[in-house]
Amino acid sequence: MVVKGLTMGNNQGMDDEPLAPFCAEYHHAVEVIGGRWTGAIVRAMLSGLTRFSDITHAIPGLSDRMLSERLKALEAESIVERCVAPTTPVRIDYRLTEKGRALGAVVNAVTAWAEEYPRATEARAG
Amino acid sequence: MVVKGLTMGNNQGMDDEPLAPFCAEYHHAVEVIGGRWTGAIVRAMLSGLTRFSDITHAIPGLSDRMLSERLKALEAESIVERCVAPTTPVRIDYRLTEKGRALGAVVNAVTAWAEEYPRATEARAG
DNA sequence: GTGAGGCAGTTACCATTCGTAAGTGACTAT
DNA sequence: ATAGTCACTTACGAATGGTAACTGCCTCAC
Repeated sequence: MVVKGLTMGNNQGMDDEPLAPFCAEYHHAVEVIGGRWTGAIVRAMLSGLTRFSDITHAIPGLSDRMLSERLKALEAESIVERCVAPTTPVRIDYRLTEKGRALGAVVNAVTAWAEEYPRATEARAG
Repeated sequence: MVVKGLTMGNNQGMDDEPLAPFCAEYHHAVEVIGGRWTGAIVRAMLSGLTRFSDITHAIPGLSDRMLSERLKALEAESIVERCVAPTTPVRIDYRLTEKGRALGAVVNAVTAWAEEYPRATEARAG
């Protein structure tokens, strides 16, 4: 049995080397951004939404409770930041950090995949 | 034999049009591949693992019960297929379909992101 | 100045899902 | 016969998620 590749240096653009079966950083990342509703929330924010209620209204089925919880998790991961504007009434903006905006590439990859393979079918366009 | 799938990194950021805040296909996709353990399982399979126990052993913390459940969900989405070899004893291989292999692009995007922004830190080179 | 309604959440409660552990049946090695 | 592997399934308590109601604070209509 041969195990190698658990240490990954830099394969950003080189996918010739085989993928390691497990990678802790990847695993953490996929569990964070793959959490329930999280993908949809990040997409909504990437599209420009910053207000709590704009996000809830944009995502069918998403409740206040869930959004509040996910936003806290995303803040803990430095993916979003909460900005309070001292206006009246107080206005809160949730903004993506650079780290959060960098998820645009992931969202685009998922979107491309979702469009090419729409739903449990093997029939492909073309 | 032509294998295409892992090498499809050409379309990841060329759309200038703004992202829609919500997209049902994207949402479905992100909920499927972002399910608990699913990202890790797909990565392990992309790396070449096909056996049930190889996958459980490759992913720390993953239990038989979870793998069994996730594999069924992935089968239902036509991302993996279950192949039974009539040997003795019976040998079962889980293989990625073309749809599943196409997730390589997503896995690569997440891996790249995870490596660039390792963990709740804003400090970065550059 | 009373009532309706929006914003940004929190709290309460119950259902679903997850994690841990143990069991199953067919086969293999000692 | 006993122990071990493989590919699962079952049981059960714990954690998470969904639904809905409630909180303050503010604005708008009457």
